[in-house]
Amino acid sequence: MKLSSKSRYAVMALVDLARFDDIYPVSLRDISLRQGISLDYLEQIFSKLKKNEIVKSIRGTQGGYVLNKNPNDIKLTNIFHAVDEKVKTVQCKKESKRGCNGKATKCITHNLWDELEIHINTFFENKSLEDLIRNNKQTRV
Amino acid sequence: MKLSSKSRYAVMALVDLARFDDIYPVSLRDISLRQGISLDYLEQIFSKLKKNEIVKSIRGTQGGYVLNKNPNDIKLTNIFHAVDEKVKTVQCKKESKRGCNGKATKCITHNLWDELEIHINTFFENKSLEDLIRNNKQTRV
DNA sequence: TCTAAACTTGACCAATTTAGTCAGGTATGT
DNA sequence: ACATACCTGACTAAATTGGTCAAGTTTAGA
Repeated sequence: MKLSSKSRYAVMALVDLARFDDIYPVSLRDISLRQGISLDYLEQIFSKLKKNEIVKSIRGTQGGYVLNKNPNDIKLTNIFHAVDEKVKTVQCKKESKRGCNGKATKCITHNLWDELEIHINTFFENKSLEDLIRNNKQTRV
Repeated sequence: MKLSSKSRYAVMALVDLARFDDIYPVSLRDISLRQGISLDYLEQIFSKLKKNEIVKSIRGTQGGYVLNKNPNDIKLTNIFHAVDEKVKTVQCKKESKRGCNGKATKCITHNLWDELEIHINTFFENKSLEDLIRNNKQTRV
């Protein structure tokens, strides 16, 4: 199981952005340079973040992006949801009528995978952008 | 982030096997039928489980596979390790000399991803096959 | 008003990974 | 001997990933 780079980049970019958020809009170009992420790719990512109302855009010269919420209200869940990162441990959920594998009952380990999903999602739900900025400021010398 | 079907199948198969383990060797054919997993695929998976000494094989007629350890000593970690499932949240670990992204320092969210990996791996380390069998017996009516 | 900075959108693509299949074996209990 | 079951490696179609590329639109500032 691995995290997509899209999700990783989204979080990195938002942490970067959040550090300057109070001062002025941050351009993707700057984030691209500072974080070493392709500009074109960042554009795709921020388009999604905007649709999900995590950031606002300001067009034109001196424009850029700004957070649309308090960093404390932006959880990892929200970010991941925005860029379509999903925690998938089972294939068998959607076929609700039948059980898993086309059998009549739930597959033998179904509960386990549910538990695992909850375990991971809990982590995402409890972690906010605020936490990450604080952490980052702490580790800067 | 999703779990590979290989890992899921490995766990399903081992739980299935564990239920009959005391009585007689379980053939992959039976597991295949009961769990709806392709026989050829199961063979690949069990080859790895055997190399990692999680199961033993008994060849010939009436042969099959048997657990090689106490179910309590087989953790999810062991199973996943055997089938090459890895929890990867960062690309940046291997390049140890430089930091991430070819920068001099760790990427801004490095600690976060480490935390996440640990969070997930902890779950895997604490869950044994024994737990799953017990659970499964409980849910059988 | 002109221009450059910055956002916006959508098509496209190469490489990798996944989730297997297929085709041959070899060992052994009856 | 023969059927059952393990064993091994090559192969592959489809999906996903991790982007690039091209062609815009908007707006601040000179």
